[in-house]
Amino acid sequence: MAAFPTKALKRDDTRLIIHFDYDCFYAAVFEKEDPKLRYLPLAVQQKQIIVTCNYEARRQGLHKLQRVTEARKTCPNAIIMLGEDLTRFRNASKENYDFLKRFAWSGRAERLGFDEVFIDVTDMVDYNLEMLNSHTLQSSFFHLSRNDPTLGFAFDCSNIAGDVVPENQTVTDTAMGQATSSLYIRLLLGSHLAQHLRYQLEEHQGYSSTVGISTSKLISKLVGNVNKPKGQTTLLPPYTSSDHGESNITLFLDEHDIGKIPGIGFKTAQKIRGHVLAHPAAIDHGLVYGGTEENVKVRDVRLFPSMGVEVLEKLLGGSGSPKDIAIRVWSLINGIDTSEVGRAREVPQQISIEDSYIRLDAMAEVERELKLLSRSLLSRMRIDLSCVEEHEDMLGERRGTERATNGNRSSRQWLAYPKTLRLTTRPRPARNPDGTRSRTFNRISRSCDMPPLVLNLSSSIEDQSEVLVRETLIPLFHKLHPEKSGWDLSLMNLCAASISLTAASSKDGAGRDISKMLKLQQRVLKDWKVEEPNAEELDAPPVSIYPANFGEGAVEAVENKPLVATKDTFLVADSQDEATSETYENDNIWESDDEVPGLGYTCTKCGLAVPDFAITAHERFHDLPD
DNA sequence: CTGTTCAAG
DNA sequence: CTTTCTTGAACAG
Repeated sequence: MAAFPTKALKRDDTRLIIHFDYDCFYAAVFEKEDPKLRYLPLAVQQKQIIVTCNYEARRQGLHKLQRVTEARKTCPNAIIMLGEDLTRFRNASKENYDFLKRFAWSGRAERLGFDEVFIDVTDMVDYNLEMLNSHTLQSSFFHLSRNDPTLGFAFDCSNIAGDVVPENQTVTDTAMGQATSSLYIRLLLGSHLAQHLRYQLEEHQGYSSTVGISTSKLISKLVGNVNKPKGQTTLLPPYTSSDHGESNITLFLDEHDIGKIPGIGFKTAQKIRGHVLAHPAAIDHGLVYGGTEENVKVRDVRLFPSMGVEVLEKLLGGSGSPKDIAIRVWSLINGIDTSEVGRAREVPQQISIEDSYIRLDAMAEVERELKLLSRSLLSRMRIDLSCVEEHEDMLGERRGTERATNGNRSSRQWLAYPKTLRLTTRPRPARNPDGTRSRTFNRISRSCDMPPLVLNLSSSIEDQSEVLVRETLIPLFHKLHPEKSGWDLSLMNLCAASISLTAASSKDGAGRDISKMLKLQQRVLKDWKVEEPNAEELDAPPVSIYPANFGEGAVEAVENKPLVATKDTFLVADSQDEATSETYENDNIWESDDEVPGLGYTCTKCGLAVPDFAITAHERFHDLPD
């Protein structure tokens, strides 16, 4: 047959992926808004539960997904903020994501939920690997740009930044990994980049994070969890087993509960547990603590007799399950995750809002709630799917969708629009007279075409939602619940789906992104004025390889044209050769040649003094095409 | 295409 | 497998 596990289980460790997890994100958003909250026990509430809390609150006994009543009892002085409106979290998440994405050459930055980001930094690490000067590892320079060799930071390349797993691996073991492949040094470079990004995120955005560094999304994410707040962890090589011992991937993964592996959800984990335990199931503690934990670890599954793709196919395959579920799960168990870090998505594929209810059984209530939900949905559609269109050059332009009010020089325009409107409810299981409890907590939905009226940007959301509820949502609701009464809903969800791009989006969306990038880059570059380049200091601000006014000249040029900073940019500055040298002497950037090793080199092409760590980059700069 | 299920935080 | 509020992928029909 076709299933050959060996083929799917080939490791590929040529990538380098960093996983970010903002520390207790919802709480951090409130803390940033009001820094007084920083050192107080702070929790965020949605309905009846604490969805997250800061570390001070955790110290005092609070935890995630705790009942509010219980939390109040445990910690009466805790400050509890209402977090049902996700707007502030969504905005903060987007800002952080944009900030991090800006660093990624590959553009591969993927958001997972509001508080996690994967970045594929393979190209950045590979480039910096080439740039390394093996004679001056302690005073290395990490390049954050291919075009602008002044952009980057100093670091000590003789040690990994942050924590590692396994903690007590001997130097010889690590050195052997280094000797056999470039994996160790690439992880090392990744760890320093991760540390830099982590510090930048905290300094510029005000969010601390926890990161993991490895060669796949799977391992990066899992290894990050090892040192929780404000930490970073790198999984050390070897990543393959040998005569000397087991792969660190296997050693690390084997200790995890099978259900903790990202990609193996509750249902899949239960099926696997049932197989390994040989008895049907074991309902994990539905209540609080103290339940009998039936722990099935990855190792138990991996080493279970005859376990493999075929057994998993029998167990997990069949109707309704993904086609390649067995191979995927078996790969994950063996530490292999080939999934790529996704590229940024222009606009979301769907926008949905929902609310849950203690009791919702009357049509009048439903109508009122639908009105509220549709208002939020329409508002979010405008925020996320439309943008302000400046049109100084409107003369002679044809624009069918244009709704500019007279006298306005700018108006809103749709970048994308939803084709479908979906209403979802979750009926509370009907209580049967004979006491049998129906246990279906499932959602049901009906959908229809999105009425075009919602695209009219000049009519008010109020008016639109009123019409939408009356003409569309009420009929949709009756389609879901034909009975006039007898139902009781615990939830309603409204979703704008099948969102597709308009013609305006590709042109304008790109323009918006670029102008945003310019602003961010300018902001950051200002902070990166040439300062004391102390290479010993690990977290020193990025340092120019050029003397002061040369560097500033370069920065100015880059500010004007950051995305096309090539040789020309520097040739302008280069023409001030003499002034450059003078300033260099006078400003006394580097105290003496002794203190900074590597000032001895003067470029034969431009006569510039270049420190060791920058020689390769400087030569490459001369090699740049015109 | 519509509606459901699973997984993620 | 539930609390909350979302988003995305994939499947059946």
